[in-house]
Amino acid sequence: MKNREVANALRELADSMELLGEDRYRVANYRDAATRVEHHYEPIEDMAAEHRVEQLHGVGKSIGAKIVEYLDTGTLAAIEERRPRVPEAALRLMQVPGIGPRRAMQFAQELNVRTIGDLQAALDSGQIAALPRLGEKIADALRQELQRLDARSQRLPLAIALPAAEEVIRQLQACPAVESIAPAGSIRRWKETTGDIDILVASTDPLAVIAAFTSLPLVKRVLGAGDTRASIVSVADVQIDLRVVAPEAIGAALQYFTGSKEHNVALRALAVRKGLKINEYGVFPVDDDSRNLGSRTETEVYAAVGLPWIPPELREGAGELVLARTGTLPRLVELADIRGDLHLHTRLTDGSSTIAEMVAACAARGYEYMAITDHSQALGVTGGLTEDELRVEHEQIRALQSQHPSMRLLCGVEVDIHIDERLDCSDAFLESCDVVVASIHSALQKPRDVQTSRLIAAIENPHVDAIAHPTGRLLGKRPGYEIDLGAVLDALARTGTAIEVSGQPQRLDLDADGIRAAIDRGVLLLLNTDSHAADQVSGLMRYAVGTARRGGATADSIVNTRDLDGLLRWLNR
DNA sequence: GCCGTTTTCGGCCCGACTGTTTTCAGTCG
Repeated sequence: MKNREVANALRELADSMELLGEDRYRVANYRDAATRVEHHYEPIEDMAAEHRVEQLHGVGKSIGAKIVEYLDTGTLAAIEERRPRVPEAALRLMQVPGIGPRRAMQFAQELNVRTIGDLQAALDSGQIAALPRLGEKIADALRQELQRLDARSQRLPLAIALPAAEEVIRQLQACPAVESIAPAGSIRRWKETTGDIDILVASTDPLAVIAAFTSLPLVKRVLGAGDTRASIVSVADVQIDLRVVAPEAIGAALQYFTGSKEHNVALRALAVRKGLKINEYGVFPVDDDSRNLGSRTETEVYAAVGLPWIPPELREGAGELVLARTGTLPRLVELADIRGDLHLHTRLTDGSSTIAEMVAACAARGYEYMAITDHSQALGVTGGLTEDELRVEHEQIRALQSQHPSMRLLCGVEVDIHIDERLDCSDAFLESCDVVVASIHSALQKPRDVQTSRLIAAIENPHVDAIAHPTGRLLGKRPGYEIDLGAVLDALARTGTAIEVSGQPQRLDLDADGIRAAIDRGVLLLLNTDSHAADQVSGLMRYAVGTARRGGATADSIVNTRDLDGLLRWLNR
């Protein structure tokens, strides 16, 4: 799978072109194509072999040929021919916030800055501040950015960003000038990681809101503050951007600041074709800024260009406007549709709560069913259980059933898939389980065909109900083992086995792109929390639901939206 | 360089903020 490598090559070309001052639309196009390639679930080399890289939106003849060229030769002539004119250091300097293409070239060429260390030295010696149109304040800002470069380069997992945004919102609600307040940006789209936190406020007194925001206790540093927006760095080194708009424009602002950029570009292009202009204040005829055709709600904004409201999770510029226009937007699954959780651990393995505590947490949430699925014995580090120990656990679970007449307690296991494709439990034992989720926890570095065969072997075992965290990725830590997702999905579809969407904050696995591919092939999804403590049961499911919604999942495509009878029919298929 | 519900050319989001200037360039989202 060379998607990321190809994407990086396209990005390097885009950066080089930008440094050389080439056409900005071409530059944007290379970046867009890089993102599409990176996020596509199929190996780009397979698509290239079958001459269909141009199926990707944003990839045409020229970029398509460059992708093939890179795969064949390991480089791009377009990069090589620019290399003599593009200082290596300038490419690196552009990664520093506050340094764009102009300053990067200026520092590299005029000050001979080669490294981040050189940049630090040039700042300290006053060389930067002495350049035309620069000064002490810009030098200071760059100095501060250098200090937090490492912290910033890591994107924030959603499960950290969202609670942080919710905390800021809770605190700001105490400010009387705040009429309404909501998260916007990638958090509202439930993107798995986020660069910074966007919060939107409706108010008739923006200065009071900005003042309240910039003086919150969690503020470490104010990056900027104007009449309508302010940016701060929190004590946790997270950048938080706040924007304030008039209450009558909150719909337009919410639409604008939720993005994505790609969605908004496409929406604007559609508006222009209808003789309209969209900005954060509303929808206007191109020749008449005084006639606002929609701004109070997002629904008004979309209606003004002839579209139904589009859920934020779908706003990625990946064809959602076509679905909206043709009235074929999916009715996305909602948190309330989820009737149970089939992947839960207890302190008998690596969890921290008792069986009774986990059961009580599910009951408190109003679930119709739940399954305890502790680890099988192979997973030593988690205190995995032998079949005899699992049987004892199952007896303990069944003993609790009478206390919960409205919730069915199911007995299960998370069975490990060995490197030789064997499962860690006997078929006889697996048959005695109500629920079996299978997963890979070992030999993560084995090649793609090995991992794919392991998963397919597990899928073809008639007792396995679902594959848990199918790619094994940990956000910000490791990319996951490589699999041929298409082949795995085909096996799942053939056997009626489900694929998990894990709400574990570091996993969110399967991801949205994979979910889309799964739904296309008719594969059932199973949304679980993989909770290891009772207090995770209620809070983590929303991340699984948000991820599924980004993948376009409806309740129909998810097995644990079914009632108990429907679920049992599937388990006994 | 790519795209298309006005398609084979013309358009591609555009406003806020900052610093350094006195009218604007650079960066960002």
